[in-house]
Amino acid sequence: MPDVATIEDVATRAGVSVATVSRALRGLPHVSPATRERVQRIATELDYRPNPHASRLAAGRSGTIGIALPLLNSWFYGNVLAGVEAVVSEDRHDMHLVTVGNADAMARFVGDLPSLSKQVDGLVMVDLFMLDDMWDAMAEGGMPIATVGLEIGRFDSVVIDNVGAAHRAVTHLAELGHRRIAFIGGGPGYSEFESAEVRRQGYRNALADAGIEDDPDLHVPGGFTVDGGREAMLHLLEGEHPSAVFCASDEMAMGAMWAAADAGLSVPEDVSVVGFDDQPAAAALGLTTVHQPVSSLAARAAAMVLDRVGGSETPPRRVEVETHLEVRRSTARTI
Amino acid sequence: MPDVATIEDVATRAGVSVATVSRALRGLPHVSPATRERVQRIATELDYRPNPHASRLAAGRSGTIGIALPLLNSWFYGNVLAGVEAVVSEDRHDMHLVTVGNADAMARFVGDLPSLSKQVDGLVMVDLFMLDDMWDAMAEGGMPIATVGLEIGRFDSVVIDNVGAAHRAVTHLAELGHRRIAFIGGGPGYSEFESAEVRRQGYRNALADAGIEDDPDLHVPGGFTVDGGREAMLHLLEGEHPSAVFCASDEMAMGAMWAAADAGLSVPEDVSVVGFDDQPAAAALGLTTVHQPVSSLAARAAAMVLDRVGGSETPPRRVEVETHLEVRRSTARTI
DNA sequence: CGGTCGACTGGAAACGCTTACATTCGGCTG
DNA sequence: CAGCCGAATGTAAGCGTTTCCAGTCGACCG
Repeated sequence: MPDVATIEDVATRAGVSVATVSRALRGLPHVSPATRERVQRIATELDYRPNPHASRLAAGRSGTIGIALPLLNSWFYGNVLAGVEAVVSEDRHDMHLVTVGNADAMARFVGDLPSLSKQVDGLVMVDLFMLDDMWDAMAEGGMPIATVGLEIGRFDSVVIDNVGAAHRAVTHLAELGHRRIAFIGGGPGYSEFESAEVRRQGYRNALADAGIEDDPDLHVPGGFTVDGGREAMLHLLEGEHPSAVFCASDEMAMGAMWAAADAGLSVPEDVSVVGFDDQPAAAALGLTTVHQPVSSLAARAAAMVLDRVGGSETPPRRVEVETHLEVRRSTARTI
Repeated sequence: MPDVATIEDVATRAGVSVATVSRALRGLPHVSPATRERVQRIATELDYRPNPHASRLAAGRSGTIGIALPLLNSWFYGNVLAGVEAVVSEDRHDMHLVTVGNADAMARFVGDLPSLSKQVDGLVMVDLFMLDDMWDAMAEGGMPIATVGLEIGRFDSVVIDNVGAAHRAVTHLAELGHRRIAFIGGGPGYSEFESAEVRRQGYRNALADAGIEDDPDLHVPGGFTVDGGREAMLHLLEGEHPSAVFCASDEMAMGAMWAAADAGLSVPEDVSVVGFDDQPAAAALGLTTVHQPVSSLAARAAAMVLDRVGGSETPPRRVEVETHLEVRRSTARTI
């Protein structure tokens, strides 16, 4: 473990003070070109790297952006991560990852907030459902925050029109003549993300607009996983099965298709299926689904955080990005 | 932004020195039970949180584990992340995420290594293909490192038998009577991860063992994405199409199935498809594939890093975890 | 009962940087 | 040419911990 060069070493070697080195290396004014060039050269020679902890302690900023989300092993959050990563690393910031997957973790997260706020300059939060007083706690720190998925008035947020998108999807089914349309959504448990609820609202609205009665038996939790979707569909198939299913995620839709196949039903002849997200696998499967540009959505949020970290002081912004229904082979006119 | 309490505040209020507070709060010896209890109470009252940068600067450790991987938006890496996260957060460490997705990023990564080594106590590296001198650079820092996917002798590594697994998969196809078996693998470009190569080796071995001639025209790059797999398959279907395809990932297999369907071929009647990974979607699709326990694999690696961070000094360990072929509906006897 | 030993505790020096403030110095103004 | 100004540079005070070292003090040994 070779002892690494400190700013002092560079200063000595360059025959200047540490203050000058600091200014020279960070591109601050009040350094003559000649000095700056010399300091830079020597820093390179010595392979000097500023100690990040020392900088952060002294300067009070961390140069890192935090990202908090419920899970990592899903297509959606993977893409969120990718989107955030792209802009954050572009801006030469580091990423601090924290997952908040259950109520315990959530409590810890909120409890650790004061500590977190020292470690990151800004935070992007994805789909984290919190109680109001938790949001108060978040706001209190004064740290730049952007939310994606959830719309929290006092923070920057980038969202999609979940209600509208779901409405569109279900209306598509209704227009194909379907009257018995099921909904596979969130829950049970902590996985009951808010997004499932708003999508369900869109589903309800669409049913109402189409003059279809909302049958509570056709609402089934799917936990946003393939397996959950499969279970949900199996459950739906126990009784008189629906002619169409709207799922709050592609994963669940895939599970539903799986269950249908197992039950000897073919898609879309016997049952139409609609998903949500439009991950690449959906295209491969021919799944009709709501397309949302996940990565760019997350990237927007990250950009907003960085913007504020950079000093911008605008009032909270709300960005809504467009979605559209991608119609494929999994939906067809009912017979 | 309310000024937060420092260790000094706690010390003053408790009528002891900062040294004692530090010892008391961290559970070190040489603090009387009474004092410790009082300090803890006061710290809680003041909602005191140690400034992480100050601790790290003074103590020289960071309490965070780094994870470096090529991408974020794939099932595989998402699950790697989840696996690492689970054990890292269990051990109350933070996570520092860095993605190294192309040659530029790789160069920067290696260049920033000295800096990184101050920010993390240990590192888990996934599938990062590096030149030898880069590995030398990594080793030089003396930081605990575990690799997953790649086997680097001087580091802890957790791997699967890629060659064997691929052999098994292709042998399965051969046993079903297939003679014209294609391979969809990595590349072109940086996505040519090492894992594609070793799997190709297993493919070659299996062909040889089955007495099948290896036809270079049947090797096609698929870039480890659904779209890439689709392109690859479309390419394969241009000529006399193969009766079976072995893909180095499930994503590519899904792309291949998609292309087959588009071309009016049915799976497995006209063409058998085998994937690699066994993500949930594979089960939904009935895709025959090599199962590997991704999360636990990654978790093992993280545990090894933490082990070393904790002071363990064993020689480099190598863990090989089992895989198996999950036979489903996408493969059938050739006609 | 003097001395020794250990458990507690405090003092203060790092840790490596940023930055407010002071200083120097050459060139300009009047 | 005295005086002033601003650019370049240096000085040093933090930033909030950890940790080495040295005291203090009561208990216990011989």
